[in-house]
Formats: sequence, structure tokens, C-alpha cells
Amino acid sequence: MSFSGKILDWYHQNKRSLPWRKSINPYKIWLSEIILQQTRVTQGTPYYLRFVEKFPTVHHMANASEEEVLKLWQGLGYYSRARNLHATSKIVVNQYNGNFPNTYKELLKLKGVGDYTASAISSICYNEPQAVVDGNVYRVLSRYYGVDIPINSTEGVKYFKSLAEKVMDINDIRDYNQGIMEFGAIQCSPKKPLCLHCPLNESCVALQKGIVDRLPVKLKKTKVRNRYFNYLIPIYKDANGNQFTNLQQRKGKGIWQNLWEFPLLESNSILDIEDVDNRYKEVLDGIGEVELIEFNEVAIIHKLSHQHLHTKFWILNTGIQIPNQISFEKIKEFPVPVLIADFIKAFKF
DNA sequence: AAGGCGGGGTC
DNA sequence: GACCCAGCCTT
Repeated sequence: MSFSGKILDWYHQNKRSLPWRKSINPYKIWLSEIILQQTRVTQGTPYYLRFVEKFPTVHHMANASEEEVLKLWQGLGYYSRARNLHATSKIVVNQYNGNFPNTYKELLKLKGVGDYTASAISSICYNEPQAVVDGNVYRVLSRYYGVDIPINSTEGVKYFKSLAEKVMDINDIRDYNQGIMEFGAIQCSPKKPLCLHCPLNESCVALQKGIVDRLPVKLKKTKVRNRYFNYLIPIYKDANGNQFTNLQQRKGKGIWQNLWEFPLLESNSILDIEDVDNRYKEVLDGIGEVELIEFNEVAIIHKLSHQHLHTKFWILNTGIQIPNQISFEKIKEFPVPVLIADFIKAFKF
């Protein structure tokens, strides 16, 4: 039997029941594909369920604010996906009359939709013969055909896309594409693949050569940058006992764009209480004299894929109102990075 | 062509 | 610690 035939047979026997597989509604497929970019099914599924609950159609999402979308996305990471998700929902409503484009070529024009996602949507929703190439497909093809071209090189991207197109089943592309990805996730997994009872184990080049654990080949790793964050939490209590603090929205480039955080004093190394006392006015002026309290003695190292954020939180009790202050009860309504959400939880606002 | 962009799970 | 995850975008 052909490669694609075995993939299809395996899929029909082993596919998981996943919420987005219950329909081929392009809005739901698009939503699931954006959520699942660089994200495991187990992590993305609860987000998908909350999104379809809150935004049943593309119109619901388009009518929401970016802030609402970011809040629902909070904790999932790669927040440009959420910003593009919202922007695209508005484009689909306003420029496509609420109907998603139904071809690979048109889908590719949408924000946040690249080659993989356009292929996935067009094949799953419309049976258009476009080969998906995600991390699973790279792994399955590189092993089965014994290809050691780095998957993240320009040559590799072209080679594997071409190979994927060559071996796909255009007569059932919807199930074939989902099948090869599911096969990569369940059977041909990164660690400890189930080669012993694999339907392809008699013709898998990597297995025959004993190099399954060395494929696929990937170039280098990202270098990690250390940064030193001092979050300053101003606190003002009024005569009625109501408490206030301050949040600011991250703008411009870099991490966590459009998410909210406490006033941030970034430094070149870890600061002690004296340093902060001398410098807090750089980012938090107009709050008068303060009582400065070190919240965590040992810096929290929040790890992103490319940055390590050595973070200390400082409490600044002040006797006068804080510019742009917000009440404690409002804090939880803002979309914030996990680092901030964890602090909010620990501080018990 | 290379680097930036999150957070969590696994080994 | 290192690797990986239904990748995309900018420079």
C-alpha cells in the first residue's frame, strides 16, 4: 500500500475526537489553526472552547475589542496571534461580507495566515489539494524518507513542501492532511516513537538505518538574552479604604505588545532596595514620598523562548493619589502576561 | 537568511 | 537544562 494509504488507514483507526473536528466551518477551523500554531493540542483546547463560547461567529469576534480578545488569549503566548486574529475577523466581516475566502491563495492574504494555515483551512474546509507542512509533517517525512536537510533552512522548507505535495492523497486531502499530522503527534513522536508497531516500519528509511532519533535535523538554537525587570507597584488607600494602583499598556515593538503591566524599571543588573529608591521616579513620577517594600527577595526568572526575565516586584505605598490610578477590583479585567498574572495572584489584590 | 515572538510539557 | 509544539512576521 502507498504511503498516503497507510497514513489514511492509520488515521481512521486512531484519530482523536477533538472539538474542532466536529465541523468544517471555516471560522472554527481558522480559529483552531491559529490557536494551535506552535501550541500543543492539550494546551490549546480549553482556549478553543472558551473562544467559540464567547465568539460563536466571526461577527461576534469582529464586534469585540482587541482588549477582549487579548484577555481571552491571556496565557497562551505569541500574542501577535491574538492581535492578528482580531484584525482578521474585522477584515473578513468588512471586506469579505462575513465569509471566509475559500481558496488557499486568498486565505494566504489574511493576517496571521501563512503557508501552513492557508493549506490547512483550504484542505480541511474545501478539500483543496494543498499539502500541510507543520512540525509533525517535517518529522514524519524526514524519518520515513531519511532526509537530513535541516527543516528550518531555506532549502529544507522548499524540499519538504515539495515532498509533501508529491506524496499527498489529493482524493482525500482533508483526512490525509489531518492524518499525517496526527500520525506525527501520536505515532511518530519526537521522543520514543512507536516504531515497534508502526504501519510504516517496514519501509521507513530512518528506522532501517537506526537514525530515527537523529531526525529531523534542525539548525541551531535561539540565543537567550538576560533582562532585569523591576516592577513598581504603587498603592494608594483612600479615606474609605478603597485601594488603587496603576497599570500601563506595553506599546511599540518587543514582547507582550498591547498587554498590560505595572510600571517597569528595567536595569542592566539586579537592583537592591537602595537602587530602586533612587530610581523609581524614572518611571513612576508624581506619587510623592513612598514607603518602599521588597516583595520578593530572590528574583523570579521568567523564561521566554528567547529571553530570561530576572524580575523583582516592589511595593510603593504612597499617601497621595496615583496618576491614572485604577482600583484593585479592576486589575483582573486587563490582559496581562503570565508573569504579571502570577504576581497578581500571589499578592491577592 | 536570520531573528523575534510565550508558555507549558517532556525527558 | 534542552527540546518541542497543527508558524508567522519583520528586517
